[in-house]
Amino acid sequence: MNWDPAQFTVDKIIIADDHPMFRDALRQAMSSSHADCQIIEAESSESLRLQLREHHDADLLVLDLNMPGVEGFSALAYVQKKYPDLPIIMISANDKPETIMHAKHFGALGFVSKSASIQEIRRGVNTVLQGDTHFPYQFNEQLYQKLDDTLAETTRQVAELTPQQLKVLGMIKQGLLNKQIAYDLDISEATVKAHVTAIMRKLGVNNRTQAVMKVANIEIH
Amino acid sequence: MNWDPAQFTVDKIIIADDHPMFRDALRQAMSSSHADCQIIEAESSESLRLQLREHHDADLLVLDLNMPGVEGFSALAYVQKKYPDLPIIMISANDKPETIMHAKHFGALGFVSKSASIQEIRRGVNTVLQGDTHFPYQFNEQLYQKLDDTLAETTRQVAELTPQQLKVLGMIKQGLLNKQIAYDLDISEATVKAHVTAIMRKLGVNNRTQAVMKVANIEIH
DNA sequence: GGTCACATAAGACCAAAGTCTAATGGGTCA
DNA sequence: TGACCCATTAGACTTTGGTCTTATGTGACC
Repeated sequence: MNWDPAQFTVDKIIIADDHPMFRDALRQAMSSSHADCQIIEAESSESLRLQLREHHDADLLVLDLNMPGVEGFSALAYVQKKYPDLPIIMISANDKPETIMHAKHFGALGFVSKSASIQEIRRGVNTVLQGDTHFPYQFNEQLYQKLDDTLAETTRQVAELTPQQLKVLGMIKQGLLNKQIAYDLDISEATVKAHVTAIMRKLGVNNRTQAVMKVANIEIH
Repeated sequence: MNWDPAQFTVDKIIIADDHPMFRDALRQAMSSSHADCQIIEAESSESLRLQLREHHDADLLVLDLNMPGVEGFSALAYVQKKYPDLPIIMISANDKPETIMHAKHFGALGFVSKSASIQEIRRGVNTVLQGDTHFPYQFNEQLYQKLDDTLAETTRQVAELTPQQLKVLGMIKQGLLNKQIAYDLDISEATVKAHVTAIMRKLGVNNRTQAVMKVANIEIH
């Protein structure tokens, strides 16, 4: 590494991670290259919110993905919206390409896996501190963009269903027959069939089995 | 804590975790209470296998769940079978009750979440080193036993399918018609129907939609 | 040589799924 | 008052799904 830490000053870094051991390790790693840097710790999204209010002048936020109290990327989205100028680097044990892509799209300037070595993590942090972005080079965005697009499309399609159609779709997922659905909703089987046809048309599928697989992992509200 | 580390000697501990930072932190935590203890590190299931061959006399294995190269609990099952006398404590970022229960059932003597404080982790490790078991007290085994049972039952049922039936089930999941399946497998539709009937009988469902939902999140090999 | 599991298949039959057309009524919005 | 969306339904029709019975061939295992 031909990079010199003295080239720029770092006054304050916030580390948000619910694993005390990881926070400790990261603090040590950071203070060895930035001796006079103040390190703020947050162990939950709530404490992160409080710390940010006090330390909105920080140079960097190191954010863990799986913090309790936040569903997925909502913490990232929240911080990004409220403090647009605060650089964020995400650190996560989950380094699937989808995750990295999401981090990128939600405005993180960098991403490092927790599986990375201390040197790699430090390099990623320093790169972002210098104003650059830092993502694992192995991952092919185009490739996973498509996967993500299909999920997004499905979500859009489901959103186009009418309330009654959603109900019916939910019951199809339970393996109910049209007849049973009709009885439970107190409507005729003909109506159920009409709904099913409409559902399949909107989802772009040809039968209920395909419909079920398409929304298998989507919550029907 | 009214517990005295000098009460027993600890010569050798193996730490298996793919996060270098966590390994460092844990090593530090351990060496502070067991100064003369040798700490062996493994960063993958492969290196764990090698280290175990050399250090099968270790006093404890601290095992991370999400190591690359092992699907879920296979590493735990492997070690447990090959070295039945080696105490194992699991450490994981995923501390869902199901996970804890699995660890317990696969023979781990303890479980601590990575979200726990260093003191808690150290206490868990020491408890297991003393020959006791250590699991989070909050978790209600009976409650999650049931959830787990249904998943385990499904897995058992899928395991009873013949190779050809597995193929057919996989194609059903793709929403193919019996006719299409017959064409693709170059068999008659009657045969496909026979397979489908057998599949549904073994899975304990009444139609293909229910079958699909039942195995929606199971990989069909 | 006999048993067993598996894959294959035909034919008959009934139930369920899905399409199309046409029609009614309620609600909202301009 | 229309235009429009949504929910509802009937009737006729075709296709698909699923059961049951019966039957053949093959390879493994003892």
